[in-house]
Amino acid sequence: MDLSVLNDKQKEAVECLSGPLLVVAGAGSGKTRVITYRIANLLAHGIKPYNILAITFTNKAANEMKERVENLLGLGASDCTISTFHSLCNRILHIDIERIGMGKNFNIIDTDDSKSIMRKIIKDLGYDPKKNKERPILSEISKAKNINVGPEEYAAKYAIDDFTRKVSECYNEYEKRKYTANVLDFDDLLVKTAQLFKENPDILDKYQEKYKYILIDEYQDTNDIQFLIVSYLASKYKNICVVGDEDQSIYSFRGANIRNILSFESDFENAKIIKLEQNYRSTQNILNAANRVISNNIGRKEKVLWTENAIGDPVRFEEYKSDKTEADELIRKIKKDKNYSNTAILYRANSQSKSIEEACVYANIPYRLIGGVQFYKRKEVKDMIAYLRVCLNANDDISLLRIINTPSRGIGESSIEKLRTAAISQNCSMFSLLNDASSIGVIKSTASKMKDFYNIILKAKSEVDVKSMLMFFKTKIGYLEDVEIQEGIDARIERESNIDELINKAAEFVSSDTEDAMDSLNNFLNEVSLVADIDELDASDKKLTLMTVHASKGLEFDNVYIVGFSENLFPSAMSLMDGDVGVEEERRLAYVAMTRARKNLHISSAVSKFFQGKSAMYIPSRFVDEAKGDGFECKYAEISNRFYDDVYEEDRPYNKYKFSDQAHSHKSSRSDTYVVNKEVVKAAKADLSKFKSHVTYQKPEKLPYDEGDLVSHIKFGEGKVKSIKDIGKDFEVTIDFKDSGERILLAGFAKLNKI
DNA sequence: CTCCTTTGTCTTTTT
DNA sequence: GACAAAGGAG
Repeated sequence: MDLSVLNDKQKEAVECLSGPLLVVAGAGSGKTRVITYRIANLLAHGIKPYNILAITFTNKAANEMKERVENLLGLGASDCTISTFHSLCNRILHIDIERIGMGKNFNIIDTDDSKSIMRKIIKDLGYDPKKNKERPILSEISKAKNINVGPEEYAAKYAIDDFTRKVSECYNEYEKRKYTANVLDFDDLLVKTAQLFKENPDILDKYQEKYKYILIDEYQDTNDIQFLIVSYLASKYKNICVVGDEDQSIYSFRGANIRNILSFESDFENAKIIKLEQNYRSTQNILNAANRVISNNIGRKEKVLWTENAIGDPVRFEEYKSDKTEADELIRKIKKDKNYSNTAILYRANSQSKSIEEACVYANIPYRLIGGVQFYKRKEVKDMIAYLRVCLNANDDISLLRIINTPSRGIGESSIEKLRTAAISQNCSMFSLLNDASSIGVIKSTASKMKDFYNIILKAKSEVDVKSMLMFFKTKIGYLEDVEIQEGIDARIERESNIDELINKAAEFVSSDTEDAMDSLNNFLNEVSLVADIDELDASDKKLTLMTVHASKGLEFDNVYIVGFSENLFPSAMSLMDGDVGVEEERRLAYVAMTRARKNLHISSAVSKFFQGKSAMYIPSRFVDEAKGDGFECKYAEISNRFYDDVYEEDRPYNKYKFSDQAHSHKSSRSDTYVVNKEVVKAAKADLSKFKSHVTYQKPEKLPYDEGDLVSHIKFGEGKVKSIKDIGKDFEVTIDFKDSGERILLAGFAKLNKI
C-alpha cells in the first residue's frame, strides 16, 4: 500500500489498524482521505471487507467513499458496509425487527407525516389545536428519543409541568398509532435498533462479529442514541476509529452531542488520539479569517489550523443596500468568472434562496438548488409513494388517509371519519373495511366508491413490479386528469414530469430482478425514504450551487459566497434566544461556511430585506467584526438614514428591532416609521446584545414606577404612565408620550426609567 | 361534498 | 408575502 502521499500524522492514523482511535481533523485537513486510505489499508492487511463498517453523514458521502476505496485498491469494496446511521439501522431492522414485535414491511414516515399524525392526536385528545402546535410537541418527543427516553420513562421523569404532561400524553398516543400503522419515523430507526440490540444479545453478537472494524465520520455530530448503538457494536472488539472536529459541530438541534467527541478518551479505554492541523484546502487569508472567528468560542480544545498554501486574495465582506442588490451584484460577479461548477452560494436558512434564484433566472445562469422544496416532498411524488405504501402495507392508515380521496372521488371528510372510528373500534386497519363499507354506516353510494378504491389497490398489487405499479397509478386512476381540472395544464405537465422521474428511479430497482414485486417495492420505498437533498448533488454539470451552510458540510468550492451575513439572520434570531450556547453553534456554522472555500471567499449582507411582507433592516453580523484582521476587507453600504419600526410582540422579542427603510415604509401601514439617527441604531444594537436578559426576563413583584409617574424611554423619550396592567408573565404599561402620543409597551422590553 | 374566500402563521438548520 | 387551514356558500 503506497502511503507516500500522506503526511506523517495522516500516515499514523492510517497505519493504526486496531483499538480505539480518535482523529481530530480540522477543516480541510484531509479527513476523507484518511478514512478511505485507512479502509484500503485494513483490506490490504487481509481484513475481510464484510467485517468493515464505515458510517458517514450522508448517502452521497457513503457512495463517494466506496468509489474512492475502489479506486485505491483497483477492486470492489462492495462488501464493505459504508452507509449512514439511518440506512444501517434500516437495514438491520428489516432483517430482525420482528424480534421486537413489529412487522417486517414497515414504512418510514417523514416529518410532514409526523406532523399530520400529531395534529390529529392533539384534536382527538381534546386539546385546542390553536394553542397546542404540533411542532414543539414533536420536537420535544424527538429530543426524548435522541436520548433514548421512551414514553413510559418520559411520563415518569420528564412530565413535570403542563407542557411536558401534554407531551407525555401525545408521545404515548403517537407511538401507539405508529405501531398499529406499522410505520417508523426517522428517530425510531435509531431507537428501535438500540432496543433490538439491548433485548437480543444473540442479534447484537451477530453484528459485533460482523462489524469487527468500525469507522465513523463527522463524529462531532452524533447524538446520544447513535453513540449507544456504536458502543453496543464496538464493545466486543473495540476497533473503533472516529473522525471529527468539535469546531464543526452544527447539528445540536438534532440532538448531536459534542460531548461524544470530547470524551472519547474516557468512553473508550486506551484510546489513541491523532490531530490533523495542516489544512490543504484554503488560502492563508481564508484560514486566518476563519480561525479568528472560531477562536471566540470558549471551552473548545485549542487548535490552530495552518497551511502551506499561498496567502491568496483578501477575504471580502460587503454590505449592500437591499437583498435584491446583494443578489444582483453577486450574480454579476459570478457571471463574469463563469466558473459556475466551482462556485457555491451559501446561506443560513432556505428562505434566503429566493432572491438569489430570481437573480439567477434573470441573469440566465444555470443553478442547482439543494434543499428547498425537495423532490420527495412534492405533493404528487408523496401521493404516488403513499399509493405504493398502501400496496405494501395495508395497515398503513396514514398513507391511506392521504390518498383515499386523491384524486377526488367523492369520499368526503365525514365518511372518512366514520371509517376511521370503525377501524379503531374493530381494531383493524381502515383498508380492510373498504371492501364492505356499508357495514360502517356510510351511505350506499359512498360505500361503492370505497369499494372502487379498494379494487384500485388490489389491481395495482397484481402488477409485476414497482415500475408498472407506478405506471398504473399515473395513468389509470385519473390522477393527472384531476390535477389538470384543478390547476390547469401547466401544473399537469410539471407533475407528470416529476412522476416520470420517480418512475425512472423505480426502474433502477427492477432491473436486477429475480425477486418478487413486493420485495422490490419494499426496497424502493425504504431507499426513497432516506435520501437527503445533498445526495442528489451531481458536481459534474456546470451549474452554480445554492444551498444552506448545513448542506455544505464536507464539501469544498474554489469560490464561496456567504450571503445574508446579518444579525438575526446569521446568527439567526432563534439561536440568539438561546444565549451563548446558541451563538457558539452559529459561530461554528460560520466557521464551516468560511472553510468551504479554496481560493475566494466573499461574505455579504444587506441593509434591508423583505421579511414577512414588510421590508426589515439589518446590521452586519457580529462575526464580521470577529473576522476582521490582515487580509480581510470590509465595505459598508452608504446609507444616509436608517429607519426602524418598533414591533413589540410578546412572544417574539427578537422582532423588536426590525428595521424598515424609507423606500418601503409605505408598505408597513400598520406601524409608524421613525427617522432615527446613528446613535439610536447604535443603542438598538447594544440593546440587541442584551436579548438574553429579555428572554430570561423575570417579572418583578412591582414595577419601579407607578400610575401617574413620568418615565423615559430610549426611543420615545419622556411620557406619563397612564395605566399598568398585570398580564401574567409581564406588565402591560400604557404611556402617554410627549412626542408620539399614547402607546402600550411591555415593561420587560421597554425598560422605562422613572424621572 | 366541493369550491372559493378568509384567516392565521411563519423563518433556523435535517436524517 | 406565501402558504396552509378553517369557514362559508352553493
